[in-house]
Parts: sequence; C-alpha cells; structure tokens
Amino acid sequence: MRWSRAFIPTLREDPAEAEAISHRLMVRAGLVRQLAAGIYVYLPMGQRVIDKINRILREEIDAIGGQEMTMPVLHPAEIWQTSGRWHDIKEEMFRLKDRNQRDMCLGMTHEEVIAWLASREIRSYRELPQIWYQIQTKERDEARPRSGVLRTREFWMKDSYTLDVDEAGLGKAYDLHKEAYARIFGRCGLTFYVVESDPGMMGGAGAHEFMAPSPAGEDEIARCPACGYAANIELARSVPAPTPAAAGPREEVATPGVRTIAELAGFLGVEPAQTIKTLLSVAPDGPVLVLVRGDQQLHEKKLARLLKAEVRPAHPDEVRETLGAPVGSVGPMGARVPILADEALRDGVYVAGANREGYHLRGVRPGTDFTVTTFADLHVAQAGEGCPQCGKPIVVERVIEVGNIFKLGTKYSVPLKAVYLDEHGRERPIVMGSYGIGPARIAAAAIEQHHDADGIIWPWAIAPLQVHILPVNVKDAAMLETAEALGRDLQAAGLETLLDDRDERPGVKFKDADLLGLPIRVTVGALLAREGKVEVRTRRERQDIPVPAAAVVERVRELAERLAR
RNA sequence: CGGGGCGUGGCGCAGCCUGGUAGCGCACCUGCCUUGGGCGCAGGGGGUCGCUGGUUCAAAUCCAGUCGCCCCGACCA
Repeated sequence: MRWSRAFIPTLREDPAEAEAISHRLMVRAGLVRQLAAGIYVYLPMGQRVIDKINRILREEIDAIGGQEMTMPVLHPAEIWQTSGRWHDIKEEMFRLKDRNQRDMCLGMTHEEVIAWLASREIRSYRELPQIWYQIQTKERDEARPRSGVLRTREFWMKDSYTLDVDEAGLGKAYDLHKEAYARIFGRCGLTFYVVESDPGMMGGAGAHEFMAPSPAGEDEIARCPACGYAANIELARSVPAPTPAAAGPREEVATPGVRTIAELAGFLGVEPAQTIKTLLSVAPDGPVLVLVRGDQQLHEKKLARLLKAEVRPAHPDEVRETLGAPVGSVGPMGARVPILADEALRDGVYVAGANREGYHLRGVRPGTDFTVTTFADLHVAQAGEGCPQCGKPIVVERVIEVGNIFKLGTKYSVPLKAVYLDEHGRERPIVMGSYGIGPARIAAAAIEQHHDADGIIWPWAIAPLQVHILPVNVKDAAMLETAEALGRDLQAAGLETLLDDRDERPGVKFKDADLLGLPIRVTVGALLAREGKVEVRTRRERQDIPVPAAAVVERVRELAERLAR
C-alpha cells in the first residue's frame, strides 16, 4: 500500500473532544471519525484492525464448533414482547414503527432471534448441541456514549449462542467459550483478567467478564494476586479488618451538629470502623434500613440483588418521617422497618445514631440491642481488604470489559418455546448460553495498553499493516526505488507493507509513522548511498539496526517472528 | 435524568466581560528553497461566528429559546 494513494488522515493535534488515550490516538492516527455522539465511521486503517480482530474471532469460535450466520438488525416487536424484554428494557432500545404502524426495534442483542430460530428448527435432542454466532452491529441508545469507541451506540459485536439439552451441556459449551476467549484476547496482545460478573438482566445461572486493565475503563474489579480470585466490583467479596474493640456501656451522647461518619468519629475520638453507617433505602415493598460499618461504602447493586428489586436512597423528609430524626442522627435502635446489615457488623460494639436529633448511642451491639432482619454482603470491596478465598490483601483495578459470557439457562427458550424432544419423547426447553466480544473495544484496549507519547504500538496480530517503509526523500531516485523494491520483496514474503511515498519532510513522515504505530519500520535514508544499507527498527524498541538492503526481508522475518511471539 | 463545560475557515484556539462588522497557529493552493524527527521565504484561497427569535443605529459579543458535542454522576443484557 502506498501512503500517497491511501486515505490515512492523520492529525497533528489532539481533537478537542477526545479525552481517553485510545480515543485521541484513534482519531489522530486516522482510524476513525465520529459522525454523532457514539456513532463512528471506521476509516481504512481502522477497518483493517477490526478485520484482523474479526479474523481471529472467527478462527477461534470456528475451532470450538461455532457456525457463523447473520441475523437481522431490524426486529419485529413480537419476539421481544414474548421474552418480556420489550417492557423490561426502557430507553436503551431503539424503537420504531414500520409503514403499517407495526412496532419494530433495532437489535441490542440476539437471544430472542436465536430462541425464535431454535423454536422453529430444532426438534430433537439429536440436533443438539449447536453453537451459532455472528459478527454484526448492535444498536443501543446509550445514556451516555463516551471514551471514543469504548462506549458507543452502534458497535460491532461477535455474539455467539449455545443450545444444549441440559445444564451439563451448557457447562461444557460455557467452558469452551471461556477457553476460546482467553486464546482470543491473548492473540490480540491484551493483558486481561477473567472475573466473576453479575448476570444482570440477562438472567441465568452464571457469568464471567473478560477485563482488560486500563485507567480508561469504566468498570472496576477486585482481584487477589495471591490466589487468583477476581470479580467485578459489583459482586466482589472482601473481608474487612476486624472491628477495633471498644469498651463501655450503652449510653446516649450529645453530638451537636454531627452529620457525617468522619465528623462523628472525630467528635467522639473513635475509629470510623467503630461506627455504624445507617442508610434508609426505599424498595417497591417499602423502606428498609441498611447498615454498613462506618469505614465501608454500601454497594447499591448488592442491595438491589439481595432485595431482587430496584432501590433508591430515601429523601431527607422520608428519613425524618420514618425514623423521627434527620439523616445525620439516624440509627437502627427502635426503627420499625426491616434492617439489613453488612456482615462486618455481626461482631463488635459501635456508635450509632440515636434517632434523636443531635444524639448518638455508644456501646451498640448489633443482634443484641436491635434485631437484624438479614445479614448480607452489602459493602464495596476496597483495596487492601482480605481476599474472600485466601485472606491475602486484594487489589482494585480499573478495567475495560472486552468480553462476557452468560449461562442463560431456559430464560429465553421457555417463553419463546424453543423446545426439543429428549430420548424418552419428553418435551424439554433448550438450555442456552450467550457470549459476546466487542472488536472495537479490543482495538481500543490494545491501544490503551500499548502506546507511548508519540503514538500507538500495535500488537503484531492486530496491526493494520505490518511493515512501514519510509524513504526519507522521495526525490532521491535511489531511495525511492530501493524502498519500492523492498516493498515488493516484503510483500512477496507475505508481509503487509505501507510505503510512505509522500513528498514530505522526513520529520513529518517519522511522526506519522510513530503515530500509526506499525510494528516494524524500514527507513531508507542517507545510509543507502554511503553503505548500501537501510535501517530496520521495531516500533516498541525504536532502535535502528543498519541492514544491507539485500538482507532486509530476512531481518524483518526474524523480527516478525519475535513480535508475533 | 442530575451537575459542569464547550460550539468562531479543515484542525487547534483568541476575540465575548466593556456591542462598531473577525484574528492567530497549523493545514490547503502557487512559486522559490530545503530534505534524518511536524523546514524557510514570498504570494494566495477559504468563515451567514451552531440555529431561531429579541434588544440596538449597529450583535461573534447582550437577552431568551433551541440544537449539537464533551466531561463527572446515574444508567449500562
């Protein structure tokens, strides 16, 4: 490929709207352009990266028995009404009507279509298992698209679905995907973790996410470097340090003006961990009192999961109405609503609000002084707390979710009547799994993990092209001819090349080469006339190695082998 | 949906507070020059200042509305 005839619109400066590193570099290197919030055009270099990733996806999913198909983006409302998600999902689904006023929507995912297909075509256990997949765009009206290509309203997704006769079959299909995913992300050059995740509205029995660590990520995980425990922060467990012992009888103390845990601890000279944080939450069935230790944060997702319902914090006037005291002075004593307490509060003696404005109680023992309806894990796991498996300190990291796998079970097959006859002639629902990977997120995560101040450093397997040939001065006939000859030779050797034949100053071309980040660069410059040599360097090491022109293919091959690992 | 910010040639920005008819850098075009890290000189093209309405003799500038984009939070199958 010749740069002079290619469309690679690089930018000298960072675009104003781009914040995340991958966003800035993808725009500056001419990979993508934004059409609207969360809607992107993939330019030729960006498309090549996506193609490379998709090729790896196809190879690995095919290898576990996946069969590629293509499903529609436009769906009739019926199948979504049947599964119940037409109503469960709100503004996030793009909805429209056709000319006959029939309800339609744009596909956010394809469980319904798969279940519909299976319901019509699968009859017998003899036809199972199946692994079906597609690589296609998904449409979701995201509340807030952000970080360039990391969270968009239209995005590519490799989504596969498994159909099995029973849970055991699903387990096998699930494990096959888990292994395939690890190979995929490894091949793409990503550092990643496999973490336990919340199945959420996908429903079902189990789920994992594949997470690429990066400060640009939107999710957090807790993991244990010692034993390998890893989970999304939404369900990560942790063992907080024991509550410091406290002596003294139960007594009411005046705490004028104290509103926060920090103020309370400071005022009374106790540790935050020796206090109880009392929060009133409102669930559909009414208010509940939620207690966490003063040094902990309530995780609303955990609370919602426990109550199996959406919850919201109570308004200050609701707090006063329910407990007879303002927010800063409330506590569990005497409360006439269900009390949910974090497990860290099973033991210990605490300071808690007295439900009387300006007063707190010392010497409060949960379970003794008041009745806890349910003890549960309700706190946010924090760095340094104990691993739930081995007790060693956990770490908390920001990550980009690059893939997820769900055990769906029969959540979609039952309503959509995707059933088969087993060997005894009994009708049974198909057991499903669903598995997603976002190719654009892989690309962005790779950039987040592999870049320097000057640009992208592409992992070999997903680089748009492999070798950047850079004649320093194209008006020098010998340089240009040598560069062209090298391009032909390298291509003949099976390598993908970009020849920067533009009549630009060397500095401009060097900067662009660093920005685009092809793994290997061959510079044809003054050394050619002097010694008959050109220079070969890797983008990562940036160390020029003089090589006789005739030995370039050999040298590049060696480097390629090393870079491809 | 709550909070904050920004819309001025292709890109990045100044001008706005204190109204007087638009400027800088880069990019682009022409010529000369230069060629190992975003050269130099000279000349040139390109903008209804997001949109609508209002105030005013006069609006990029003041007022109202509206649209778009970004960031934080909520949300996220």
